[in-house]
Amino acid sequence: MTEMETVEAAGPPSVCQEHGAANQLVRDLLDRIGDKWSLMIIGTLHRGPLRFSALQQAIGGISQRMLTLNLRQLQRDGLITRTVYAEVPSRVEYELTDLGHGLLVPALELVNWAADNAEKVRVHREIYDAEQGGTA
Amino acid sequence: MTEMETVEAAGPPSVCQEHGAANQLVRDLLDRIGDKWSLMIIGTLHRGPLRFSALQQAIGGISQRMLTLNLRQLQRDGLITRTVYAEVPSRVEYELTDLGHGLLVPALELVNWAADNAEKVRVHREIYDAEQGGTA
DNA sequence: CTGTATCCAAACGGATACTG
DNA sequence: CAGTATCCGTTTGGATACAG
Repeated sequence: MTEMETVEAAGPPSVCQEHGAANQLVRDLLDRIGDKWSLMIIGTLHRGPLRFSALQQAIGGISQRMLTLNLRQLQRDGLITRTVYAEVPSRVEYELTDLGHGLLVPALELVNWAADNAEKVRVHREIYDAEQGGTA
Repeated sequence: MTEMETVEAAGPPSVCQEHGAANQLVRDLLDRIGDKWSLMIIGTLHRGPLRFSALQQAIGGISQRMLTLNLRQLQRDGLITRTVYAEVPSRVEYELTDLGHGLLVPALELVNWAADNAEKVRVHREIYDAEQGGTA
């Protein structure tokens, strides 16, 4: 809307070239993938709904604060739902939405790539580090 | 090689569950995808080699410092190569390796997903934000 | 041109204590 | 149990100045 930004149209925008407003949202989603917990939360929720404490245990190492913050963010983006059961001990369950499941598809491919190529990367790092210290 | 890590084999690790040492590297790669510039650098390099300044212009908004740091990291991981030409005005070209191109495949799918669903996410956010302020 | 080094502000994230 | 609020250390990243 606003004003089109006078794009240069300098060719095919492979990943993200013109840094417009729409692109910001994409960047935003990507950030969520890369942050410390979001993807792991989504992955853990893949098998089915879980309550707060179960989620925290399943993930392991995440603080209440971070779990809450991430959950809210994910919920806001429509990736998960939050259901409160009016019981004596408070009980809340989180579940992946269709959108959330959809995200998991390409995300998983990336994870698989990372897993498949982890060894190669490690080797490259060793070579690089060796060159920095021993060679000139 | 090393020692196999005595994997628990506790079922299907959807995304990343057992937080072992191998997993750390995967997390590492994912972090790089999620950080502010790496993916954009790789994407920009997709069409072919570019020199430092060209890269900086093409990306737009990245500082010298960040470009250098990210480039080094990418190089260390074997995702890009750095070639120095012994000319009067220093000239360095960066190019994607096969590994780098390989990463771009799943990464692009994620970007596409993000682009395709950006609108949905935006709507969800609006709904969520409205509920927080107006409803109870 | 291509970096490197320093300074500094903001964001991220953990620990803890407290509330409904 | 689920969540919020606060404090605080670590990391990230921009601006700038300087060097090869």
